[in-house]
Amino acid sequence: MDILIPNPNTIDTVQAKTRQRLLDAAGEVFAEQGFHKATVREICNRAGANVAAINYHFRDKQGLYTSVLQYAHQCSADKYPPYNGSNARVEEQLKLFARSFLLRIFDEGRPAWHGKLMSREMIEPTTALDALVENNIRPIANQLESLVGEYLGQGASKQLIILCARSIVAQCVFYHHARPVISRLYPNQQYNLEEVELLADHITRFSLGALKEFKKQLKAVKK
Amino acid sequence: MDILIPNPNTIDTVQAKTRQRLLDAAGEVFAEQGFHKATVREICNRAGANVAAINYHFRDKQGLYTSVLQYAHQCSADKYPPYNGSNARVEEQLKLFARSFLLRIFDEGRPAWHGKLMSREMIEPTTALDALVENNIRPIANQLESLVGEYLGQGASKQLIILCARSIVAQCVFYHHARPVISRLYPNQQYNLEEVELLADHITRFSLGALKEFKKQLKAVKK
DNA sequence: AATTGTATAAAACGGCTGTTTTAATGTCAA
DNA sequence: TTGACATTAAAACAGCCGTTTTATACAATT
Repeated sequence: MDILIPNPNTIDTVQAKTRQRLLDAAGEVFAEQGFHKATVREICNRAGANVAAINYHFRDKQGLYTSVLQYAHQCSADKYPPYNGSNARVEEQLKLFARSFLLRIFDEGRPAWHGKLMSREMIEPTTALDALVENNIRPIANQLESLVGEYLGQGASKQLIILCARSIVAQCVFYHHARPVISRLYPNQQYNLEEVELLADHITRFSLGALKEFKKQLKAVKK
Repeated sequence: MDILIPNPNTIDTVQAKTRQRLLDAAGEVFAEQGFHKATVREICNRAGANVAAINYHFRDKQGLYTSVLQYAHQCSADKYPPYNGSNARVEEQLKLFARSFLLRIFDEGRPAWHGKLMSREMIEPTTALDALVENNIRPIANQLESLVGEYLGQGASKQLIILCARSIVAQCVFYHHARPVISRLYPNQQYNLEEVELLADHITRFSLGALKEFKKQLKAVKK
């Protein structure tokens, strides 16, 4: 057996990054295999860590998964902030919202875990989903709802606002969750940046058209 | 035991009974738990069969899953034949389309397996998906697109029609694929027949409002 | 220099999994 | 009845799983 004498310059970094390497490796494996099929041994193997590392750093496999889910969401949110146009007009903000959503979905890099992990949560929700919804998704939902509410004006009921917000989000996530079907129905469908721009534009126009009509009806009722 | 049907091949009948119970039980469990979390012991338990029954009738767990997928597809196709409201107005047909879609999604019975199993195919597509898209999904997509095209009129490009059709379908399937998140965001959300009616009504109004706006813009361009 | 706390390593532990083996049961044909 | 065959049942198997235990090495503190 070799007893490697570690370089004192790298000891701190190696130790400090074991947790991080586990998160990265687990993100890969969980996204590829799903929670139950993924094994702690494979995760530790890819991370170059001992089998006990997961239990030491994350209590258990479930704890690791929860952390990975939040980590992936954080990566995604960091790379694609919801939007930064709080001063812009509602129409502009809606388009920023859609584009940000689509960019997240079409990303091929590390945040791609986020999409796959979320899809798996939709099919087999774990306890990790509860925290994710409260900490990450609800703020975004509230943001969109207040945006829709602002556009529709005072006459709009809370229920109508919620339904419209859902209709908007639905168009965005559709391209993620139905991608295998879309690819088969329309083989020419591209997934590049230009396409994101085109889709964001359509979703915005479609949704604003719908909202405009609702607003008109609300005005008619008011009179 | 009564044998009402004078089938001379009683061996096959008895075999088919256990086989059938296994398919039903496995459909439940696979849909609830997913392939890996589901255990053959629980399936056999629900089916009132011995643990070895799966290996006897379906070779192994994977063979059972494949059979369940085909069986669930058959059930869904039987219960929800392709709708035909070709005589109604476009607005009415759109609402019929949305309601039909939502009813399938909110179905708690046997066809619910189909939806959940389909969701798994979205994450890890198998060869079964190709046939499913061509035989079942493409006809529905074409139907909706011709509906949208009819409403928008001659000026609408093929691309615009496709995008609008997707926006409509997206709103329907959203309630299927994002249900775990919706349930957590809005715990009061119901999933009964009245709710289906309400949602179908909203989706129709939202989409028609959007289409109306597109139509108006198309007219303006034409002038 | 001794102690404490943190991080990693190797090995083993129960437990559960899918599957197989072996035996028993029931059914039909000769 | 007898023999052959299909099906069910009980038990055991081998393997993998997540987790724990135990021991060691290192860093910082006293």
